[in-house]
Amino acid sequence: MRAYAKLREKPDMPWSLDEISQFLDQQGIRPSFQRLKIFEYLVNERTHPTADEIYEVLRKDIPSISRTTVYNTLRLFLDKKIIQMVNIEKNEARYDATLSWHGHFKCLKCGQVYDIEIEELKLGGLAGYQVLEKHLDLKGLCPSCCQGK
Amino acid sequence: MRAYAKLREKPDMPWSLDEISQFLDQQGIRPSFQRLKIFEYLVNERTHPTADEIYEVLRKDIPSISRTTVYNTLRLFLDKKIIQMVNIEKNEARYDATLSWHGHFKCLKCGQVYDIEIEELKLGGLAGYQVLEKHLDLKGLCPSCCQGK
DNA sequence: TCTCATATTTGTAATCGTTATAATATTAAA
DNA sequence: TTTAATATTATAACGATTACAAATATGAGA
Repeated sequence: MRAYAKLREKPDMPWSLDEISQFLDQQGIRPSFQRLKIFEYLVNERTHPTADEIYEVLRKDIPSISRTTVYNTLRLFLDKKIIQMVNIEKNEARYDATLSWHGHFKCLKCGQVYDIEIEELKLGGLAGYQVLEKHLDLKGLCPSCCQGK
Repeated sequence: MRAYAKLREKPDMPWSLDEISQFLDQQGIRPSFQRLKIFEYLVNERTHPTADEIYEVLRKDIPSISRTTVYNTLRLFLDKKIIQMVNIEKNEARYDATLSWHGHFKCLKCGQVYDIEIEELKLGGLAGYQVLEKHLDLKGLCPSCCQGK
């Protein structure tokens, strides 16, 4: 996984459309308007949205956009390995433009998905296995939802 | 999570139907034949089967069994917290009668799901969160499928 | 044992997220 | 400009799961 965000001058600033366009080009993805906007949403919001959430948000800007385009584009981004899929919840694929190794926490009350920092992970008995993907998914109550529980 | 297996005299021996019957009773689950056989399959095979795999296997013994019964029973077992759901693969819920903390590895070639020992896990920034569930899911190639790759 | 209430099982239809398909529109190349 | 390749769109199809309602089995009390 490439932590491409770190190559940027100001990693925490929102990506401009120009920057996204260049980036997609570099990755061999033709930067159509729909693709730009979908990547923009993922990389600048970082809320781990579902395909349908992306569709509903982008519909305001691009009334003609179709669900299929969103799904197609997300699959393209996955194939090109510039985003990852988050399967913390059954029957609800989410998408994440952060590729560096981190975990996810889903609040069972408010439904929000948070990034979790993994300081150390030691696994046993993996000799002979070739690990290509790692996912750490937590569920529970987030700080705001714990309040006065 | 109760590691009930460890309470047994010989933890590695297969569970008898009598023993399963007693166990379900203790958990407030009436031990019908279908429930006995579904739990028997989960606890003695430990292959992390899907609902459909359980259905297809049990159909040989119980030709009248329906998919709905398998789904209902698995949901009951989940509610009573005597099994856990494994969502390592999208659109493919698997079920596991081992409740002690461990990870899962799915081989992308043969499809088998293995248990992985977690020696240490240290997370950061979880202050204020109440963690109720943890899942560690890996994908890659298992030793047999790596051979002479 | 019989009866009744309750729990369980079953088959079918419905649901929901996602994918397949095919027509249309857009872009790039000749 | 013409043509070919690519991208987008709407619709239909798919597959895993759930909802529903009827049928069956079970257990407690008379």
